[in-house]
Amino acid sequence: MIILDYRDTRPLYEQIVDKFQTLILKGVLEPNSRMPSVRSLAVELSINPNTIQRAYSELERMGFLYTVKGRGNFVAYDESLRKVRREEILAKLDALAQEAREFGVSREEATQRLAAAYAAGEEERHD
Amino acid sequence: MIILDYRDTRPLYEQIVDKFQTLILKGVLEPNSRMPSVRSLAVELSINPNTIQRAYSELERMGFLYTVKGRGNFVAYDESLRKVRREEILAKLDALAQEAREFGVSREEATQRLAAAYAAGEEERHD
DNA sequence: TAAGTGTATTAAGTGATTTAATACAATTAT
DNA sequence: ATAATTGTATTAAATCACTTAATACACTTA
Repeated sequence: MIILDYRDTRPLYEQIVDKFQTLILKGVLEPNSRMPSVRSLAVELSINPNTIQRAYSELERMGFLYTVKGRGNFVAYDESLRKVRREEILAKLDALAQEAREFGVSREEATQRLAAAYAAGEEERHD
Repeated sequence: MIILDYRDTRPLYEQIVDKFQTLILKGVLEPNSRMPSVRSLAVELSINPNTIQRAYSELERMGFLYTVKGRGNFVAYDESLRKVRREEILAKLDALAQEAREFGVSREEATQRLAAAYAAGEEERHD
């Protein structure tokens, strides 16, 4: 479910946080479903349980999880989290547009590229 | 000319690399102009000369600088570097468009946002 | 000749990350 | 009840990248 990249300079716990964020926001992990236990995921990834614990604490702090002692960690999906991510993406788009403009990418080219990416995305799910 | 952010989690040498990359690509530092000496910049930023040396080595490896022993480091501006950056920006735009789409941002909204960012950028330089 | 340049080396310090070994409380399964 | 599994907390050590420090050497310029 999760694969760690040891060439990545980012810490392991941060990689884990990111992966689960995406899985939760995309709905791959359903709301209120149980997360892998700290120990089992540690075994699966061949890393220390403390590192998993740290990742889970972060996720809980951010509102992606809730914990029941003795039972486990559970997905705390909230539509507001998706909105937050959405806003982050739009903010990134603003910044990127600025940069593109500074480096000589015309609005027309940027728009065309955007449309192409969207078209490619829609192609993906034609099953 | 350069300001370090000690709250930033990224290493100092990396921050320095990024700042000079931008200054060079934007033409603030002219081609073949002399870079601050390793020692003088170290004093100016109150950090160790070795850290500056590391940043400069990176910049040289990437083709932003060239070195003349005993004389100094000089800006090696090459239009191809700007093209490389341009391609990186477009690649980022592709990825971001994909993500935006996955998170329910319509193509219309993304396009509109892009246009607004461009318009804002053009406002900036009305002097 | 002296001062300023880049470069190289060796050593030490620093701090975040990760591992390790336990222990304890709560819940679930047997 | 008892054992197993869960999250959580603590303390200690190991590891690693980053940074500093102190020199030294070769080359260029004033």
